[in-house]
Amino acid sequence: MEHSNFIRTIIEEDLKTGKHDHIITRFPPEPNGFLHLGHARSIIMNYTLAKAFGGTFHLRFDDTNPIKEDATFIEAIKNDIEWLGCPWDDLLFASDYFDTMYEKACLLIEKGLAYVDEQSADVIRETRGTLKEPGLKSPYRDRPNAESLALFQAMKAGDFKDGEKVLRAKIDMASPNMNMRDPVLYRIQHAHHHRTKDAWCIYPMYDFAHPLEDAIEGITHSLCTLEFEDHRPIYDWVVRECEMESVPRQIEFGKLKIANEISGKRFINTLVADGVVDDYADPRLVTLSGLRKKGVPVAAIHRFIHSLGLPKSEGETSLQMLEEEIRSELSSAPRIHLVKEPLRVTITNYPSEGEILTQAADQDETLVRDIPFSAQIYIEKDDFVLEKPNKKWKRLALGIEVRLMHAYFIKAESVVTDEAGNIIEIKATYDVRTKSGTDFNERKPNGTIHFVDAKQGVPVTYMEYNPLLIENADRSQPIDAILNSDSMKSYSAIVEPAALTLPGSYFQAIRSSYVRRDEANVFHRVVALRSSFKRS
RNA sequence: UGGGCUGUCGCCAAGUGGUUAAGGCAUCGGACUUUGACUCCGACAUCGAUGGUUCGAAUCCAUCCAGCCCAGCCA
Repeated sequence: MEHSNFIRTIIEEDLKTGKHDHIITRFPPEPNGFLHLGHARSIIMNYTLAKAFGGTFHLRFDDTNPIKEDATFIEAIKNDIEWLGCPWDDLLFASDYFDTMYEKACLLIEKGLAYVDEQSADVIRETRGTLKEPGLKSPYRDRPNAESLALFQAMKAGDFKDGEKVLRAKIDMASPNMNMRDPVLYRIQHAHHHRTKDAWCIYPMYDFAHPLEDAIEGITHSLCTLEFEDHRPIYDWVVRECEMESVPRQIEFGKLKIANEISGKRFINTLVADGVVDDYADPRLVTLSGLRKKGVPVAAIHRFIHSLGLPKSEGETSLQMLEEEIRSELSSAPRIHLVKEPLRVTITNYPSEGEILTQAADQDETLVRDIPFSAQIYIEKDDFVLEKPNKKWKRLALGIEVRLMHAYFIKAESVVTDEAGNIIEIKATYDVRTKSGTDFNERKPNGTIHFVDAKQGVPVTYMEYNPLLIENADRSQPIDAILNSDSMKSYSAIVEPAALTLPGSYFQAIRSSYVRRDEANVFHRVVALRSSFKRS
């Protein structure tokens, strides 16, 4: 359900008052990393807000720092956004505006609002002042505009080395807002840019570039996260002083953080380096590529994001909310029998031929599947215990009768063990009168379990994913101490034949989980079924 | 007395002067059940604190407390 949100309200107001008649939003990733669930809020909100009002949505790469960025991220990011179902109307690059930005910088110099500073980075930092004390003015602050302009041109021409000079805005070294203390606008970086190649050796800083990018594109509402609130004054200053025709409005919202999940770049890099996860697309990560690999349906992500709205507060959202949306999204998936850790059951009084049981899907009567059945079947190891532990136990035990879903009642009579004493087979008997669909009601079985025919069942791999971190992990601890050793488990399993022929790739493995079948017929657990079963 | 922002149930989150303070997740009971699923019933907050304004406040004012962000030539 779509929450009303304050940004939507602002947009509606701007449309009503005629401030705008066409909304343009944008998602401005820096091509230096992978997208995760947190980004999904920004992407989806920017996209849906624009589309809700017939507006335009831009994907703009904020590629203003060549030494940190790489073209390889661009395709990955585009891929993730496409997968998310938020197609952009225009694909743009900040680097395409470098000429305009340079001209605007010159304009600021000519207006006496920017100057070339020759102090080192260290000195600039030291003279910026502290949170409580004002900064010191640079000795170069009041040099003639013409001199700054000539120097800036020389910077562009490549006459200086990295760090020798910067262009600074001339605002207020005593401002309580650190961002207004003559922020650096341009720095020298003799670096190869993935798009502009070697055309430039000076690159604009975020505070200068971003507002210009927005204004150039005619962005009406520029959404960003809360930590940029302090930057709004400089954002507005740049748009105003650069005399931009279009005046975008920056609006900040709270980041989406997922409790107990890892999305930090550094942390993930460490995990990759340590071999804990394969890469950014590991199904245990909340990166978009990881979620995609696990099989999380996009619609579930959209519902999750919309259910949270667009708050100004920053909390930690439980992943359980996403999981609930996944279950609800997948609730009508075809059901299949998947037996994890199979345990053989021989039905001693069942005829040797076997039979085919035909079963219509619960959700769709037209979807009929054949379920083979014979005297040799498999059930899950966890569905059998020697002695029924309590009266709530609704599975198989010696002397106990259960229903095999879609088949017959069976009663466990004895077990076969190996030399080590492990149970390797159950001997059971069945009652022909209890066949599924006969409305047999002389006695109640001790619950219902699922099975797969031994001969016609197909061995497959079943992958189970769990949180990467232990519960309430203390991030200050060494990684080894907070890692969940069971975060990824591979099980041998056996599925009914229909599980490989049914259309689609999402299924509900009865009594277990929603699964995604991949091209290699590996079954991935997308999310476990809910369970009110209490072990105690 | 540096600046900016936030504070409604364990976790999200509606609510903007008159409601029994929505809803979801989680939890706890119970019904139903050829999935311990689904579904359905039921339980579960006086709104960071304290004062004030008002017939009436989570919503207005004041003070206080707590948390987050800012001193990159990162974004």
